[in-house]
Amino acid sequence: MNDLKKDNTEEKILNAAQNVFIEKGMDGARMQAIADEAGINKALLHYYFRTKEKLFNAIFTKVFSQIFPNLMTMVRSERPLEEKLGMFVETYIDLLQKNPFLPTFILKEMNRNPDFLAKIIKGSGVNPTEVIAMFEKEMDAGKIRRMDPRDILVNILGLSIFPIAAGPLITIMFFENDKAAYKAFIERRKKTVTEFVLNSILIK
Amino acid sequence: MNDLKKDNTEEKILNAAQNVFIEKGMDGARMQAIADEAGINKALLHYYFRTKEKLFNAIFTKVFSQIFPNLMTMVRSERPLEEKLGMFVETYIDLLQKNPFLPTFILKEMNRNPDFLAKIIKGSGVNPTEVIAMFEKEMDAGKIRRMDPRDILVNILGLSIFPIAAGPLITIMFFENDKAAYKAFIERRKKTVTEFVLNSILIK
DNA sequence: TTTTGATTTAACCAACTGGTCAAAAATAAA
DNA sequence: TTTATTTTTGACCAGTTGGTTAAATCAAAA
Repeated sequence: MNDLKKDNTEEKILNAAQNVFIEKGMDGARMQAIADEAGINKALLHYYFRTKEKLFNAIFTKVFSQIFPNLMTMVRSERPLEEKLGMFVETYIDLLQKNPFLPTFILKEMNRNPDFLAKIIKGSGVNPTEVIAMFEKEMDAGKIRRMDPRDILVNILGLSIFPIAAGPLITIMFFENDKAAYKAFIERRKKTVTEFVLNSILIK
Repeated sequence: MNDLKKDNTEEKILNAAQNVFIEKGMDGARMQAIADEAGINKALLHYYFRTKEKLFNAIFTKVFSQIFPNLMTMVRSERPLEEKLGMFVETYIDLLQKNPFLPTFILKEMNRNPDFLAKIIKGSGVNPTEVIAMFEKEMDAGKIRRMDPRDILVNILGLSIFPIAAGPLITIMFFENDKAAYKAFIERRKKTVTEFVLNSILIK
């Protein structure tokens, strides 16, 4: 068995599947479309990943675990809160801007199959304790006002994710379908979201 | 033609279709499932709405135009900003809590077919000018800090919608899959989201 | 009662979809 | 080279899906 060729085909499949699944979702994706995008035969697709479900699970797990841990490392840094938040928001919005279908994909599929989501989360060892502890430390230090740290995290995520997920709506309602204007709007939010959050939680 | 019977069947279909489409989305929904839920024959379903697409468009239009205008009336009231915002957030989160699949449904489908979304928005005459004008008036009056009013609106929507759309994730990560705890969390947010926003935009 | 038109149904169909299989091609081992 | 193993392919299949049709049922008008 040629490892190089095998790895190559498998990688081509994973890339193709990721593209198709993220855009169309589990129900909308077609095995034939994935095979086409990978430039291979449909039978070969089934040779590598026996079923659509197995392939989908592989992709969902991959995508999901690519996003969260990377951002955790940022939280762990020793920078002041303002900087950490700024970096997080900027990196995150940037990532989503480059993958505009990612938010709806994850949101839709986590609602379609919450059990599988639970399995992944438990398996990946990702838990938000660290982030929560960080916010609590800042509260103890009197730097930010007292509130449920979970609200802070959810708020940051909502402020970053929603504007991308609702991109088409915003583009039409606010910018008369001018995509460049929408893009600039999102670009600005890399700064304004941080300001908005800090303005709300910081004690002056 | 018996109007009563016709209306009744059509209404049964619309209700059933709304349930199925909102939960499964366009791709995941099955005409047979809709017929079953409506308690009728599949042929009858096609008799009332010739194609799946026509039925879906009817539902999407209906759902979409049910949500936005209702909330506009709230904005038009002469109450102070704090009250208006409080009412809006509370009503909106409450609506979403009762229809947890609504956010992902609309987000997913608006991304699947942005052209149709544009058509609906143009048709419904809904535009956010009024809300933007309202925020600008408050800025002129020195009540809230100067910023892009579109950001304020998007932020409020994101803070309200995202926690419902990401319900499964939050339930697992923050509440060890305890649905009641998640529900209480969302309940609390009816107040805390308003506080969070006011804290950020109000000039003290 | 008969007739007319709308409503409802069971049976059916063609296209699509995920998945299989046996054989061919390519690669590695002997 | 020959043999064994893995990778790739084209043809195929069974189940599903959206949609059709002709006939049956029903309600109201004549």
